[in-house]
Amino acid sequence: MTGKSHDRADEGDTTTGARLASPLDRLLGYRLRRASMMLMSDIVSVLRPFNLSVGEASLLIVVGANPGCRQSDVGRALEIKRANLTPLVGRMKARDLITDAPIDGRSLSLTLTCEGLALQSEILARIEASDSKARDQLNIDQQSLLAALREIAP
Amino acid sequence: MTGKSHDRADEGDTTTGARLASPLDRLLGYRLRRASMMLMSDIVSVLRPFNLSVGEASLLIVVGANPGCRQSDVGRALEIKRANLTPLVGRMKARDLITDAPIDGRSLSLTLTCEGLALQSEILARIEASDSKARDQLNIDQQSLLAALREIAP
DNA sequence: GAATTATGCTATAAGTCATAACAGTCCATC
DNA sequence: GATGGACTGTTATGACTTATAGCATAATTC
Repeated sequence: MTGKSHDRADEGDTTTGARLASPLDRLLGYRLRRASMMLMSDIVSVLRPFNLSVGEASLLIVVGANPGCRQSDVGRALEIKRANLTPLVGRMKARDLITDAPIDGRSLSLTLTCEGLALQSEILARIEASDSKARDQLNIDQQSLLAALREIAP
Repeated sequence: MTGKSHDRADEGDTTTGARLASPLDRLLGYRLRRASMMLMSDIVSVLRPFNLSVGEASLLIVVGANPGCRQSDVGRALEIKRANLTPLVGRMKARDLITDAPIDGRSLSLTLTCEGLALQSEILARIEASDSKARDQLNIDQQSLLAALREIAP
């Protein structure tokens, strides 16, 4: 046999190969997607040591900013469907980061535990730091950029 | 039993519920992701009648702009891993939209068929139209916006 | 010519997201 | 105060995307 274990030189290096023409490069949607994926992968790295997914972190952050909020409202705010929110909340409860209490017979109110609040502050600070770093490297007015993006997706 | 079949009033309306505070709204990464998802869902709608996924359409567009290009270069250009590109190309070959030919013993060259070229022009035009529509509704200089996004993700 | 690298392929696993259906609860209206 | 409709949470499931590991072959480099 030739190589035995790792491929090791799989993708990852952008060194080799011809540069191809791509009509996609001129599209706002494509550039948004690439830029989004770039920042998002930074956030994934920030979150990995805490064993949190992006969805879980979003949940912690929104619940932390809205103690006692309804689970259904969190779902709407984050555009996460009820069916997918349930296991997300379940995992955070299992880690004692979130507690829930019934509001009425059907609605649940969510609140961070002490531990959850500490974690939320920690990751929010790191995420904001990572985000600022990306924003500061742009030579465009950050406020008008954010406003423009808000026009696309309110 | 009460309701029998459709939930019908599941998510989809943003009417009800309290508006929650979200620290995420100030993050560039989060706004980029939302804006990206918004435009991307338009593109998915454009592509649905043609029975094409976003990945498949990207493949057609890049191969159409680079007849005879190497499959490996396409993968790098679109940041699609080899292992995932294979079935993508396979489906396009099965629909007679793409043909391949060996360059050397390992590399493949990809080219659109007549039918593939016609389809590529069609969807590229529609995607560009949808993209322009989104861009024109922004009150920010489109060129500096694209340049800024390119700074984030070259 | 031997080791390394490149390319394509297969199989598989993980993660995200959407849909359907169900059960319990609230509410408005009659 | 009963009843039908709407809201909420839950479960189960399937589709789709992406990542990883390994294999086979061919090119490259020394």
